[in-house]
Amino acid sequence: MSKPAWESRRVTIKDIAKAANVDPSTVTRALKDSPRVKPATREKIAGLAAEMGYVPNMAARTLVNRKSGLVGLVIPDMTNPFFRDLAKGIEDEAVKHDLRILINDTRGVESTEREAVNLFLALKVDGLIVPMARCTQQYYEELNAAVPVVHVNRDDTPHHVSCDTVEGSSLVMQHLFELGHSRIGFVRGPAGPGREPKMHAYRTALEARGIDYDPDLIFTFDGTLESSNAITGQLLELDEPPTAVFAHNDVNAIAMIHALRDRGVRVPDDISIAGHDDIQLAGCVDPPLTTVQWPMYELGQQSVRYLYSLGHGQDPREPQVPQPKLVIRESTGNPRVARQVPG
Amino acid sequence: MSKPAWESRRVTIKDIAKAANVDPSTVTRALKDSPRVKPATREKIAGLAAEMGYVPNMAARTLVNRKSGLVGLVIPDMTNPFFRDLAKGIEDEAVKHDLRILINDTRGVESTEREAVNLFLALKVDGLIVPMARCTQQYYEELNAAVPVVHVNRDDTPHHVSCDTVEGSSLVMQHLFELGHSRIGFVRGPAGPGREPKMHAYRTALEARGIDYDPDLIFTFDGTLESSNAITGQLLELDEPPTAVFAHNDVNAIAMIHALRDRGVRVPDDISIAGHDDIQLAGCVDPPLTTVQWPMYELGQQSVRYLYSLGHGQDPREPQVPQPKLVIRESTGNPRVARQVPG
DNA sequence: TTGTAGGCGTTATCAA
DNA sequence: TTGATAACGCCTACAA
Repeated sequence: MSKPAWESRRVTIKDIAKAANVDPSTVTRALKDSPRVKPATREKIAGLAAEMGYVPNMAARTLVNRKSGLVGLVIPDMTNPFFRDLAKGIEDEAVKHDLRILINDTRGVESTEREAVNLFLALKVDGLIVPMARCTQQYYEELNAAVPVVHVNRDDTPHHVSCDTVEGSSLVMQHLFELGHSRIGFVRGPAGPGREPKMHAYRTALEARGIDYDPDLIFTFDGTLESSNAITGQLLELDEPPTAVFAHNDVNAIAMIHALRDRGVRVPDDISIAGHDDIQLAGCVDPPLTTVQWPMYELGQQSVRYLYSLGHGQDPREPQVPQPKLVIRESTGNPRVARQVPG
Repeated sequence: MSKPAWESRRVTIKDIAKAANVDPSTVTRALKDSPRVKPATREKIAGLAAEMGYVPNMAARTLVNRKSGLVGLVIPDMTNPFFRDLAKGIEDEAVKHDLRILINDTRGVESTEREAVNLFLALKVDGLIVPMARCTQQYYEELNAAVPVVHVNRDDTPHHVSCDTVEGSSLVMQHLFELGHSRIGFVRGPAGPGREPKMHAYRTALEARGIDYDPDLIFTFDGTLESSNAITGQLLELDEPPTAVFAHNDVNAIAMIHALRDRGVRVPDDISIAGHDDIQLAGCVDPPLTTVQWPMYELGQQSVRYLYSLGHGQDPREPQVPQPKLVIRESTGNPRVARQVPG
């Protein structure tokens, strides 16, 4: 077997220079549309470059420019539908600033997140966008000295864009209260280092109604189906199960509804379930999910703008994003028995 | 506002060399655990590097090595749950070969796919993994001269790993036949340049049973909710609607089931729906989905191995992956009225 | 309008 | 065991 074709040297500006009978520096100028080059020369070189299949070597460029025009996107779970709009917002805004996006999926593991950050650092990215990070606030504060970092959906770090993190959850709680629920379960996400705004909203809402916080009603979701199943089991074994549950996200909510049905418990007749995120499938399941719609696309756009400002020494304006919205569908309803007192 | 901290020069190998009173080349050797360096020196340098927060400059490395240790993953839609296991398989295998994965989401747009490829080319990746590409066979054949490219789930390109692409779909068709269906709808994906193995299996299965191919029963799904809705509408307006539908994938199937229910049509009582991929939620919806389970994780692993072989001039062994499996749940059943003849 | 020269950070090769 | 040197591909002064 002969040497594979791809071991052959790729064409560089020198090759083009030779072919065009000019100096490499002229090729550089021509390729970046510098005015300091004769139109005829520019066209000749452009033609040659296309013809010869020239692809610039980013490594060389990055080396001399000390930056790559790249932005690293560090996400914990790329298949969370939640991130689709985020990524779209980011990319749409990135093209406007001549920035390219590179994604690294950390699968929610802290050490992997660090590795991803280091890879991007080594790649000399112009900035990092980090939604829902695993690493500590301190880590990111220090990192911020090396490269601009903007967080999404986390508000304890130096630079972040987030919408009213508490508002969405408060809406859910209020909705459940209005339906007549008072014993409300809450499913947290994997214990992260952030401030857990949902949890905060949950407790605040409880307090405002004068309802005692009951740790038995708090569950933890790790992103897997099994986890949703387990939570459902625990929940039903309680002496006094909740009449409504505020799930961590829609995937969790959908899985719980299924697990409940498996055990003969109906939603929302026997128990109400509210989700979070409003993923594409949220309206398609049975019953359609009551959930919180989050402005991910706008958050994505804003994060790039924010990053751009940071990178250019401008004082970034406080980002403006829409408020989250409650989407009431059919997975929530009045409690079966109001204020049932045990005993 | 003073200059942001991140404009300050990062620490290089030279800085370490100076601090350790050695030559830069010694630092290089020490950092890569070369045996040709005194243990004491090695430790001293390692300590210094950690202390000073040294991050290697990949641009420089790539420049001299002419390769980056990076593999580009070009995916059409990162939020298709389908890709979760693929990516996991790829990453798990990549670490074994000291390869890092970078992802670029093309959102199913051909021009974006080309840009992604070019970015990776400029980045001097060691190889490309491209599941379900939009670009033509010819494009990839030419590209293959520049860099090793392995395709997943596409079998018309020079290098690919895929399992029995026809088998999974044949199983679905057989299952539907056995239930008594003969008028079976089929939902294609966005018309790609590939061979459409599902479509092929569909037609072959029909022929084998002596059933005429009816173009009215073929629909096209573009990935959106609206598309699933529209298909459902078209389907029901047919003079003689199908008694079963083989959906493009699970997302499509779930959305169609919902759209059918909205119109008062029950699944599987009135119509059977089979999906493809067996995503996490497939078993959680109502009714749980009959679908095809695809060995994505293994395909991911194999694609990296294949790439590695290619990059090292080895003749890649024909990759072995498990056969797809039919998962029979509750969205399929006997047709309501068997062999109803119109008129 | 174009060419010359030097350097970006790292590594491989050769010499010491 | 370590140091010196040249080179990777490109870009930016500066000179012509």
